Amino acid sequence: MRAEKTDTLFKVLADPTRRQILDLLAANGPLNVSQLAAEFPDLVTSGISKHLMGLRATGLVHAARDGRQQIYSLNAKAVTGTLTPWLSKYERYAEAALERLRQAAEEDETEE
Amino acid sequence: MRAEKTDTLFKVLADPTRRQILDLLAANGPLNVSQLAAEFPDLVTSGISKHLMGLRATGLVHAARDGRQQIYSLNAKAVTGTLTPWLSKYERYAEAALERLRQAAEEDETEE
DNA sequence: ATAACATCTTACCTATTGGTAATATATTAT
DNA sequence: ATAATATATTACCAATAGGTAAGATGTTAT
Repeated sequence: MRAEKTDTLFKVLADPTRRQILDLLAANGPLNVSQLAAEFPDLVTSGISKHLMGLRATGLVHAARDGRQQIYSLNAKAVTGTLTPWLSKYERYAEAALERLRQAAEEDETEE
Repeated sequence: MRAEKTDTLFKVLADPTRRQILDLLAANGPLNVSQLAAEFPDLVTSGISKHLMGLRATGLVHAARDGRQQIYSLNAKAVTGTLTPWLSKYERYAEAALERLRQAAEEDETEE
């Protein structure tokens, strides 16, 4: 089912390092592993590599070899394609809650 | 920093049971613990309770006592307030990527 | 007062996860 | 051919998380 995708997406997004990697790619465009690793001074490079493998496996990033470097780029659609519809349920609910408040205020205005 | 909220939100959303609880509240409105637990046949009630405590601690749900029952309701704003801005970065990126494709197609059309 | 019910808390176990260190592989430079 | 560089893989470890079972707490019914 579609829930499968949501599951793996949320799981991969649960880790702050992985989210920061995505944020870096979103902000700067494609980066190689060393450039990314430079942003995590208290993490060893192989650790970053492992996270990148996770991101690749779920299709959130794409890697292209350039000489001896791997250039990672963001696949934003893989994030939004699943998250946006999921979130819309809550957007709707929040909007409805706001509307209920408006109604209540109105009824309060006209008293009774 | 603001990252603190994002961190805890993504962490709590990482678990599928917790997400399903939120989904149930979004779809049905407020529910008590037994009603929620009924939706998870292969989970023991105290397990659900634990998840609910987690959701409460992060403000995603609110509990109100009614007799011997606790009525849980969704606080959708706690989800959208953090997730929507976070996601917008990726929406923008996806949109920009699409635009790049359009440009490329256009340049291809006029050849060169 | 006691029993039944609804929920929460605690102690405990197992599986998973994020991290490192060491090793392997691929590519470029000497 | 050999060394240096960039990244990936593997083996290992400690911390965390999700699950159950048992007991505690609060509320209504008898």
